[in-house]
Parts: sequence; structure tokens; C-alpha cells
Amino acid sequence: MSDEAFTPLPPVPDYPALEHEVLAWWDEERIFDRLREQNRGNPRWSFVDGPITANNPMGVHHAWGRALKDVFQRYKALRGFDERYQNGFDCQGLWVEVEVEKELGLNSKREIEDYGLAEFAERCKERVARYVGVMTDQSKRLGQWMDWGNDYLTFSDTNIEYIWRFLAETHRRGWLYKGHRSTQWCPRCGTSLSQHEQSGEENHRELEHPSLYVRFPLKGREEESLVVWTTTPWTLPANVAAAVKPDAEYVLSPEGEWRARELAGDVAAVRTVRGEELVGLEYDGPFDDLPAQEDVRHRVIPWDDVSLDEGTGIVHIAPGAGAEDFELSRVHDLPVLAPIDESGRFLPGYGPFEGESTDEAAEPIVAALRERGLLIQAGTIVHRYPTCWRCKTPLVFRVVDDWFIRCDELRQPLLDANQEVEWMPAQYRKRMDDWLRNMGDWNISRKRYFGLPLPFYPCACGHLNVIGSRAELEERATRGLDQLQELHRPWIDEVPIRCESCGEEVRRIPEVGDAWLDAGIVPLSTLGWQNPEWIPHGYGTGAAAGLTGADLPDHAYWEQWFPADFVSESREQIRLWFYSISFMSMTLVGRLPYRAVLTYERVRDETGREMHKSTGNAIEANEAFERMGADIVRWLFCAHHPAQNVNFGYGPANEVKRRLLTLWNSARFFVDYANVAGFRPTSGAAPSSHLLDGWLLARTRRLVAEAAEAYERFWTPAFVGAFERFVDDLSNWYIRRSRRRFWDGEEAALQTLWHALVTALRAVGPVMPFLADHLWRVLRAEDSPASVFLTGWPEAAAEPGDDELLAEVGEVRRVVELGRQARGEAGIKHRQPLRRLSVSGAEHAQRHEEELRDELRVKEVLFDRGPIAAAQRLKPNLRLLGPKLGKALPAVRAALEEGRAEPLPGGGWRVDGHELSNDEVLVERRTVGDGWVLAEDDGLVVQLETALDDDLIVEGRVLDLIHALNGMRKDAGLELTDRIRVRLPDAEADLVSRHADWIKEEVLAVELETDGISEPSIEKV
RNA sequence: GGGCGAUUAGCUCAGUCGGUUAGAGCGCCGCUCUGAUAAGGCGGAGGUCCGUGGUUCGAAUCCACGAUCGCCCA
Repeated sequence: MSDEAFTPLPPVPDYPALEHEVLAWWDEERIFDRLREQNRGNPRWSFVDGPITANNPMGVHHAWGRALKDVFQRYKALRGFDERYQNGFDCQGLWVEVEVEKELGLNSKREIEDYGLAEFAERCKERVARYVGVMTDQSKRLGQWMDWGNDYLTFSDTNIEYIWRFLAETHRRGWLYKGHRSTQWCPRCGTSLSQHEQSGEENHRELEHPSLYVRFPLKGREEESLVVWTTTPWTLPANVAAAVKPDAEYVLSPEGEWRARELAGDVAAVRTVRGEELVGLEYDGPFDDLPAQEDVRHRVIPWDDVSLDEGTGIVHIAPGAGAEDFELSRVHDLPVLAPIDESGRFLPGYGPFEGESTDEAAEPIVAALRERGLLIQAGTIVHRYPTCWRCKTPLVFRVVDDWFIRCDELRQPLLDANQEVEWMPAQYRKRMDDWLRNMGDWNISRKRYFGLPLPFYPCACGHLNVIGSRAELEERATRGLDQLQELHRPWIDEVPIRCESCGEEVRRIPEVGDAWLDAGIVPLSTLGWQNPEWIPHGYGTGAAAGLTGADLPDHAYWEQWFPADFVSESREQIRLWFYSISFMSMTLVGRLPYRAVLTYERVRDETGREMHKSTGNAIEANEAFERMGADIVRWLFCAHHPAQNVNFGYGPANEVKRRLLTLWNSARFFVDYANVAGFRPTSGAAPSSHLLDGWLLARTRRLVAEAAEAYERFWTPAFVGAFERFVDDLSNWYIRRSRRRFWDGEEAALQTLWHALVTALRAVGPVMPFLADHLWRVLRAEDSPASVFLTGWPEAAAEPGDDELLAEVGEVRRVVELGRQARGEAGIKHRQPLRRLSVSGAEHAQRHEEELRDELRVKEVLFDRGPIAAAQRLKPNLRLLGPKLGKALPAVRAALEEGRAEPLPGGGWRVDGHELSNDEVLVERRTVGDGWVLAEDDGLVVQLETALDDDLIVEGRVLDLIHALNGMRKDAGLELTDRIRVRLPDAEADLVSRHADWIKEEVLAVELETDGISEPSIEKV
């Protein structure tokens, strides 16, 4: 057995190094497996992971969410709950496609088709497989304990089949329809984008566009024109109407131009009319010569929403190129001219513009307007404009066919169910409510390639066939099954089916599904909802084969694990994942798939700016793990209020490290002295008769209670605060006060400190698993479990008297603080002993007189009996007297302040005609006298006598000397146990004669002598 | 236009149920301790608690209106 029971700790922890070591050790010792085995069969705690897109390396913003997920899974595991630990990857859809396109250098849908859909799908799968690996490694490095290798991947055939089933159900309920709508369209991706994926400021950019004022000559009114303003010249060839605000005033300028009065400037109005008077007038469109414009009668329509803030108050309407325009076309029965194809190029029928992009056409359109005398003014404007959320291409509006799910029927049930959800922070419930109240029909189709194949087979006979499962597909397929390697394009497209209505062969629509269908089905598809029998490794089908070993459980399992007790994702998931899982579960099983939600905001750089790769202020997750340490990353996130953006960076990380150094130093202090003393810990808290030990044990129980309370409400900032306060108490009070006991190797002190440390490690483990297990491995008793995470949650119910003891020591610490303040006030340094300390208002501190003497270095403490005349001040106890006296309070308060109060015989006071109990009046005594200095706080008064006598001065000199000698020991690099010989100048001879033993003891000197030297010197024996 | 938040020290932010003199960390200045020492402790300067009105014995806190900023939706 080695001399040192505890491996010595270096002065400063190397987080990345110790984390790698702990990771390797967790692996070798199978700690996570053992934890799962330990909890298997226990009561369940169900967490469902929102999938992360396996498409790029993880960013620090992902680390926030993944840290939180891990914290609560670890906490619940300490509490003994059985958990699933299944991680999820999002694997298909536009995200993946766009990255693969970049990789392959493809830049349009045509190029993808030329490349070949089968090849393209293989490249997508390869990319997903690659990043499944990368993200798994990164997540492990973060300390995330998940059932790696048994993840769910949303592109598995199993997942797809579950979505088919959902879609078939929406069809059965009559919610599924093909809509003809104006939608935001990405000309590069060649697809429309849904409301929920396109929302958000990050999907808009400041762009420069033309700003044109254009004349629309009115028919039958020579020399009169409407003036419209547009920033999208490409929409003019599709113009069919002009809208005015019916109740606004419009003026005709001398030049014959109609504008709203508010926007006309100070022109002399030739005529003034209300907008409604212009309604119905017809005008010549700017491009009436185009074939597409044949038969269009351009007219003025009313529209209440015409803006009078910019433009002319007359709005050019092109229903085929704008969302509101399209809505107006329905109301006013306007023709819809769709000018561009799916790549954003003009269609036939638009003459000279045919084949040009919307940008390319701008110049010739302006030229044509100018030539026709219709252009009044041309400039440019910089404005916020929507861009594709994946590829940043500016969007255009197109009117296209898309598939939608009607949501009105589900709106109220979802709203009702949301009231039962526990949202953290609480205000996000209202955000969800707002989203649900406003949600539009769900656009589920994307005109793309590598995604969920929508199982829609519309037949020429008018019947829509919707396939609900692979079995159904196989049963109804007319051919192509032999080549169906997985449920993806192009293979699925080669499997036509027979129409259930007319029996004709019918093909699938080419569209794929919104990726949020993939993620939204997870609470059903991964848990085996309505699956008749458990299929080992049954989830990894289709594209996911070989990438996961996950089982497909049976329905009984689903019953056990659904709904999730807890989900946690970032705030924007309200309109994405929280929405889609809610919608799909509500449709299929009539209830929400989660009980509690924790959301969090965004990651900014340490100065509060958005992180961008281009600005160079982004921090990669791997870099953060290796430069600051994963525990520090986790701590930063956990310390933060989740409803606010977090400022993340190396500056804040260093601050955290410095704060956590106190914990490290406390452990190091223990290790050093425990080793010197040859101490061996006993599991559990040994009772101790020492007051401070009793206090630290109570303080530790309090920490455990506070930690549990914080974890139970999923509120990590409360935990972090509680833990930091505990460490401060541990270090700056317990250890500081107990140093001598450790120098003496006192068993009770060592055992108490040990117990406090290891208990704290168990509490902090969920947040900082690496440091916790690292220190646990150093400190643990031989008979305790190998890892903090195998110890269970510390059982630490409060004991009778804990509150009183904690309050008592709190009071002592306040007295000490005030004493230090008073010393500072008097300008007397702490090393100089003083004669007397007077304390009043501290009822409980009396038991701690010796500590106060020592801590404040005084010879005597006087409690509530200052030697000098005492003055008394009375104050109302507002908390009690406010409700009791009401409006009479100010008078009583004034009376008390002026001293108009008479004591009552049985206790209490008569004040201003009111009888008040002792509780209701606060008595503040202050002692004031010459030669004393005072500090007070909240009724507590501390005074120090400043006069010095010869004894005090000599003691002060002794302490100075001890300080100097110990400094020399340190400079000389001596060990704590080395002994020395000391030589002093003759001038210190009086100190030696009066206090030789004291000095020797404090500096571990075996010899103390004076001779003629000018400075003290020491020599190791 | 509707909804949800925020606004407190130079900076970043706490502030519980309305309660006496509004706090912390960082930064700055001064002091101090010294067997945690490239740390720790104490103090100081620094506040229109966004504004106005209201409720109340008492408002940073509750209510109304307004301003500014952020986010969500239209």
C-alpha cells in the first residue's frame, strides 16, 4: 500500500487532458453500460431526442442543447430511473441535398437529374453516414451518454412507413388536398418553401433592387395615368390590376399622374378623389403586347391594406407573382399569369423575356418601359428580402401546385393539450399558443429528390390513392418491386400501383415530403406504436440499414415510453419539431407526445454579436472542447438563463475556470493534508461533535436539497448558483476556519471535509461529468462505486436543527465581514491584534465567540453589552405591521423614529396609541464611544476597540515576523513538513524572549537565535 | 397590424411573496490576507431600476398607457 492514499492534484486542472482520460476510463470500465444495467427495470423516465441533421460537424449551438439533454438524463439516472438514451439523426430532405449538391458542384435540378437520381441518392446517404460518425464522436467528446450505434435515422424505411401511415390517416379524415397557391419559391433549389422553414430573421438579407415608378395610362381619360411603384420589375409583364385604398385621398397632378395625397409630395392637385372613386377604371397594362397578356382587362380594384408609408398608394397587382396578389385574385376574380418556370425563368408567352431569369429580365424591362414612355423614375433601393434558408438565393413568388394538410380541425385540440404541458421558461407556452392559433395549412410537398416519397397516386379517374404502408404498396403494385431497394427516389418511382377506384395503373407524384414529417413521426416510429411484435434491430431498414442497430419495439413498449416526460430543443423548434410531433401524435393517437419542454435561445459570441464563419467570430465545437474543456462548455450553458441568448467565448470560459478553481483547490487541500495524515475515508458522514463539522454536514445536506430542487424543475441556473454558494462556504468558511485541524491531521475534520467534497461531486456530476468523475476517482473510498454516476443520488434529508445551524453560522459570517469592514475603516491591518470586539444584534453568534476572536484577531468579545453608553433605535417590522396597521403605519413609523414609544410591562410597546408586540418592533442597539470604530448592517452592529497596548504591538510584530519567515520558506521551495533553523537580527530579541515557542511552532523551526545580522534568515535542517 | 419577451452600475446580468439602506461577476481604484498564492478577502467610485400615470401604509416588483430593442406571426 502506497503512503499516499490520494493521488496528489496539480495546482491547476488541465480540463481537456483529464476529460480524455476520463472518456477512456468510462469506456474501459463500461461505466455507462453498468449504469444502464443498474437501473434496468426501474421506474421509467422517458426522454425523446429531437433529431440533429447529420449533415455537417456539430456547432457550439448544438452543444447547448445536447449538454442540457445530457444533464437531465444523468440526473434522472442518478435517481435510479430506467432510460432509453436514444439519439436521433435527421437524414433526408433539402438540408442534405443542398450540401451534396455543393460537394458535387451541381447547381440546378437539371444537373442533378443529369447526374442521376440513384447516384445522387447514394451520395446523400454517404454524406449522412459520414456525419453520423463525426457527430457521434463530437457528442461523446461533449460527455453525452447515449446509446450510440442504436440511433434512429429518419430515412429508414420504417420511419418512412410510419409517415405514410400518418398521411393515409390525414387523407382518410379529408385533410389532404392539392393546393394551387402562391408560395415563396427558391429558383435555385427549384422548390417552394413552407411557412415554418422559411420564417426567421436569418432567412432575410439586405439586398439592392431596382426601384421603379411606372405609369399605367387610364383608358378613356386622355393624359391621366396611375402611378405605381415596384421593386420587382420582372412582375410587371404579369400585371393584371392596380389596387387603391378606398378610403384614402388621391390627387391628380398637373402632369396627369394619380397618387395618394400622402405620398404625392407638395404638388398642386388638379383634382382630388377618394380611392373608391377610382375603383373600376380600366388602364393599359405595360406589356399588353405579350401573348400572355392577351384578353387581360386591367382594372383598378379596392384593397384596404394598401400602404401609405411608401410607394404611391397605388399597388401593381400580379397574382402569379405575389402572395397577397394571389389572394386578391380570388376575391376579385382576376386572371392569374404565372410568368416564370421552376428555375425562375420566363415562360413562353413572354416574348423577348422568355428564358431569362428574373434578374436578367430587369434591364430589358426597364428599357422597354422607358421606350414606351411609361417610366417616370428608376433608381435602386436596399431592403430586407427573403432568401432561401438553405442556399441563400433570393426567393420569388410562384403560383404552383403543392400538397397540404388542413389543420383547422386540429387547432383547438392542440391548443387545449398545450395548456397541460410544462413549459420552461413558462412564457414559451404562449408562443406555442400563438403559433397554433395562427398556423396555416401544412405545406408538405417539395419538388425535390432525396426525401420522404409522398405516397400519393392521383388517378386520371379523379381518385387519389394514398398508400399507407409498404405491405399495401407491394399488394397493389403493378410492377417494379424487384428493383425497390429502399423507399426512395428513383426506385420508388418505378413502382406504379393499380387505382382502387378504376383499376387503371397509376404513378406516384414526383414530390418528396417536408423534412419535418420525418422528424415529427419519431415519438411513434421509434417506440413501436402499433407494431405487433418486437423486431430486434428492426428499425435500421432501407437507407438506414447498417447505420444503426436500433430495434423496432412492439406496441407494449410504446405504451410504456409514450409520451416523453421531457423534451428539450431550441426556441425555434416551437414552429418546427414541437409543432410537427404535436401535430402527428395528435392525429394518430389523440394526445401530445411530451409532458415537459425546456427551450433555450441562441448562441452569440462573447461580445453579443451573432456568430458567423465569415466574420471569424464563430467557435467550432471541437475547438471549444479542446481549448476550454467540455465541462467548461457545459457549465457556461448551464449557468445561463435559457430565455436569453448566451454570450459564448474564451473570456467567459476563463472566468468560469477561475471560479471553479476554488473547488479544485478545496479538493487539493484535502488531498495534501489527508496524505500527510495517512487518512483513509469511511463511506458516509461520520458524526462529529465539532460545531463546524456539524455545520458543514448540514450545509452539504442543504446543497443536495437545492440541487435536487433545481434539477427537478429543469432549471440549471439555479443549480449553478447553489453549487457556487456551497463551494464558497466550503472553502472560505469551513476550510479557512479549520486549517489548524488539518495541520494537526484531525480525523473528524478530514472525514467531514471528505464527505462534503464527494457529496458535492455527486450533485455536480450531471453538469460537469468529467471533473466530477476525475475527482471522484481521486477521492473515493475503497468500498464506494467506481464512478460518481454509479452512486445514485445522495440521500441527504434535512435533519432537525439544520436551518437554525445554518442561520447561526450565517450570522457569524456577517459579524466577521463587518469586523473586517471596521478594521478597514480604522485602517488597522488584520495582522495587528486588537483588544476588544463588541457585537450587538447577533443573537446566535455567542456560541462562536472563540471563532470570532480568532477570525477578527481580538482578545475579547462583548455581546450586547458594549462598554460604552448604548443608544437604542426602534423601527417598525414592516412585514408584520403593514398588514396590521395599514394607513396608520406612517404615523407609527414616525413615532418610533422620534422615540415616542413606551415599553409595556408584559413586553412590547405602546406607540402612538397602538400596542405592539416585541416581534413587531425591531430594536437596534448601537454602542458608540471614543476609541471604537463601527460597522453595521441590517440591525447588526459590530465595533472594534482601536487602542493598542504594548502586548498587542508585540504580538503584531510576532505575526509580521511569522509571515515574513513563512514567505521565505515558500520562496526557498520548502515542503510543508520541512523543519528550519532561524536566525534573527538583535532588534527582534524581545520577540524571541517573549514568544519563542509560538514562533517556532508557526514556522516549524527547531532553532531560533539572534545575532548581528540585519535581515532574518532561514536554513533547512 | 396581432402576439411573446426585454429595458436595473462602464460591461454582462441577478433581484423569490410588494417590505426597511437595490445586488453579483467583470473592469477601474485603494486596502488586506497569505500553508488555496498567476488565487482568496474587504472597501470605494459608479444607479432617473426606460418614461408617465395608477393601485397600495409601502412599487425595480402589481395594473394601464407610451418609448426603445429583440423575437414570433400576418
